[in-house]
Amino acid sequence: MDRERGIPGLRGGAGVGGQVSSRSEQLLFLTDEQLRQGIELLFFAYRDFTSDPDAVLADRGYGRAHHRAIHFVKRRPGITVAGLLDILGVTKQSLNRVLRQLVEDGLIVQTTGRADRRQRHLNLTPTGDELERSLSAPQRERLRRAFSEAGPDAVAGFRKVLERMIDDDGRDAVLSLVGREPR
Amino acid sequence: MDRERGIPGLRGGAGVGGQVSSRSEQLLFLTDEQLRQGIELLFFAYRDFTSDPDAVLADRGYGRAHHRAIHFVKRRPGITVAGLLDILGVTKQSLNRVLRQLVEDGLIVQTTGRADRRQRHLNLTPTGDELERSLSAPQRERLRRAFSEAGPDAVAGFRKVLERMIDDDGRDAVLSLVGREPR
DNA sequence: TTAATCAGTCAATAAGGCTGACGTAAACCG
DNA sequence: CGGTTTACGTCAGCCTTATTGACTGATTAA
Repeated sequence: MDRERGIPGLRGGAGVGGQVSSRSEQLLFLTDEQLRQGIELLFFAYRDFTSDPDAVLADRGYGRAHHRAIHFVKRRPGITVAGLLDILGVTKQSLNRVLRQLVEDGLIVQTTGRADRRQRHLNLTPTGDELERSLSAPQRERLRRAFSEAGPDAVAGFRKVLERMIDDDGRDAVLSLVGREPR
Repeated sequence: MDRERGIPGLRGGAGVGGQVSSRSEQLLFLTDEQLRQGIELLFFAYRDFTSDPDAVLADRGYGRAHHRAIHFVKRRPGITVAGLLDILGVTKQSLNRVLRQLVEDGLIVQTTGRADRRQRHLNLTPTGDELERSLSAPQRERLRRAFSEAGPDAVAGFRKVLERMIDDDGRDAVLSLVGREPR
């Protein structure tokens, strides 16, 4: 399952060239054209970024929904179904179908909550952990290369912009989850 | 609502000691935890980013597929169907369904190629251009705010990392399309 | 005891991908 | 010229992931 590479027949656009950081050029920096470039860069980078695990998933008959569930169960071991629902922002019917498969396939275990027995706490089995690793490995490798080629300052900027792109009213929660200090 | 921290004190980008970007610090910078934070930041930022136009689209009974088609027709006026197919990386059946709707609804016009009469050149009508603007406006506004809050250097880093995340064998084509100078 | 919450399920619907098979017009080429 | 390839369009069928709405069962909270 992969997307075609390359865009044949497209000649270069009017390049804008180097990086700008002088005071007077700050305004110029935010032209519609600059913003549009950002939009497209995001589109293509994210597309390639998500194509990595898709191949792994396809082999096992899973989709991105499974990936997301596995990722956040790995990230927050013992998370409840409602908690996962909250993070993923999908309906419980959608999540449930995915979860059921993963439980049946022995990748996730559900344990009844001790304090609140209505809850089901989710955890990865060793097999689930293994799949998680094989899903995230290519993404981590892609990021590792991009980060190391771009350099630490670029990475700091990358994160800073991404953080500011998140909805105001969800940012702190996300940053806590991610493990960054909310401002 | 709060748990493990990331690696503390890593806010400024280059680690504890100022602007150094020595080899040893670069390695420290790229722990699995750091990479995982990057993965999640991307996930959440992109999710919010794409949620903007979704509301606009839903009103008109369109989906993201329509958005992508409109975006790239706007970007490359007169693009052929095959060219669009290449950029989007979908099958022609998928694209065609979307394109047919947009043509029927008067947002896109197809004109037979003059040099090659097999080709159909795609262009936005004024109505189509209007929709494109209302789709991209919230995204541009989100980016504009994020960029201006993060500052020019952060933006430069943001773009640098995104560029390096794109597949090697598609990067130059993408950067040409986007309007950046391929390195 | 009653109400609210958490989890799970059934059913129907939709968007948007996919493959495969065809058809037509036009261009390319030996 | 005639055969092959290209560009576009379309029919039919399938799959995954998402939606809404209605409902059950267990458990907790008021």
